[in-house]
Amino acid sequence: MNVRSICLAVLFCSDRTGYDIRKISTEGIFSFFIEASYGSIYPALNKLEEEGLVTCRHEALEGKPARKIYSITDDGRAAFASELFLPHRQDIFRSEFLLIAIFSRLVGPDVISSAIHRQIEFSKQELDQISSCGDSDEDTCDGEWSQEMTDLDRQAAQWAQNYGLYCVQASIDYLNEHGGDLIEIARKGHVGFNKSSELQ
Amino acid sequence: MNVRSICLAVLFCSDRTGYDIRKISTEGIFSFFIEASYGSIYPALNKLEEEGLVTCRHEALEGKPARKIYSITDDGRAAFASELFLPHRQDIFRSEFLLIAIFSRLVGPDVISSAIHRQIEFSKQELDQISSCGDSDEDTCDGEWSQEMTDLDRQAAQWAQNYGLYCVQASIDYLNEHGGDLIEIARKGHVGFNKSSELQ
DNA sequence: AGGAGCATGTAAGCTGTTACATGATTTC
DNA sequence: GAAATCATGTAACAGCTTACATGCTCCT
Repeated sequence: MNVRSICLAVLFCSDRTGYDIRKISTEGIFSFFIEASYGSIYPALNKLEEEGLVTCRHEALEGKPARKIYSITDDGRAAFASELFLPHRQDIFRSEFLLIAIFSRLVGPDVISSAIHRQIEFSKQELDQISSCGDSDEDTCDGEWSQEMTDLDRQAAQWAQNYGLYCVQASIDYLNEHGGDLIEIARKGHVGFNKSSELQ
Repeated sequence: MNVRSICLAVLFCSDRTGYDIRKISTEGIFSFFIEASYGSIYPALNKLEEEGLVTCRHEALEGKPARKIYSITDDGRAAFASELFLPHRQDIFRSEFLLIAIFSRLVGPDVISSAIHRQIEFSKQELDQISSCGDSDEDTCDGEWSQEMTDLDRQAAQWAQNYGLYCVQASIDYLNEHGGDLIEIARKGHVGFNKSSELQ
């Protein structure tokens, strides 16, 4: 998964500006694939245009800033599809929280406790984010995607959302049920390296 | 989380070679934080040595290849600890599988079906990997970590493992229970872009 | 004899981020 | 009038991967 693919994926669903793509890839369901910044999206779109996988039309509506709206071409669709047919790679999961958890004894019960709360907060935010993506037409694969099929596409997107929701909820459940145990471990073993003075 | 921190984290637990660190960060619990390759670990260790955060001793046992065993210094411990005290960042989750899921209609039921199986396979592998890390002394925070406390450290590591196990199991459950629905969506909506001929 | 695993390292290059630079419009 | 949001882009740099290069030991 790279910025290229995410651009094609978003454009597969409907025409977009670079700004849109960045927003969708950061806030929408597509944030499960990559989070791209402007610095990578704009150059990627230019390259994609050179290669004929997307086209671009300038739109200068009055009362709006000028924008460049990109559309995917047939070649682009084919290129994207052929990527999807390849066996997919394993999910990537990275957690700073778990690193702190492992070093519970070192950081002590207070730090662990606030880390757990922070982690639960993050998870709840994610829950909100996942449920809300798809609420507005802007965030989903609606738009120009062959009219009669949008309902099934929405169902697929919904399925993916539910998968995300289910996994995040599981993590919250574990944290709520067993967070206390970790704080207890930290309490029993805390032996110094007290950095409270350096906390800010 | 960068390679630097992961080196310090591993060395905090016990003395290691660059080779060890790479293995632990790829296969052990530490793979939840980053997966580093030799090309990043060796230069990182050199830099850390320059900065006095780790020291290195050469060991040339006969009947063994020469190895450079790194140890963390007090400065290194302090540097690592102060990182742990900082508010942690949100977990990162990236899934190619979910991208395919969203485009179910495009790839069709067969591809989705095998993607789901692949995903379940990956998750089971992860389950094995998580349960097995800590079996051998090599993979955990044992070693020189202040003897009388290793039990609590093990408990913290165990807690983190259980967290991982719980989340991965949730994902498998969802896949088993609802995978069929997605295949059904793909079946109903499949409309071409059939790349089976290109699948080889 | 060959393969797997142990062990270290470098160089080229890819990919992406951060920070900057700019400016219009909309909302409070 | 300030702040947020829309909108596009570049340049420097960070960070990591891949591929290469080397060589030893242990097991079968």
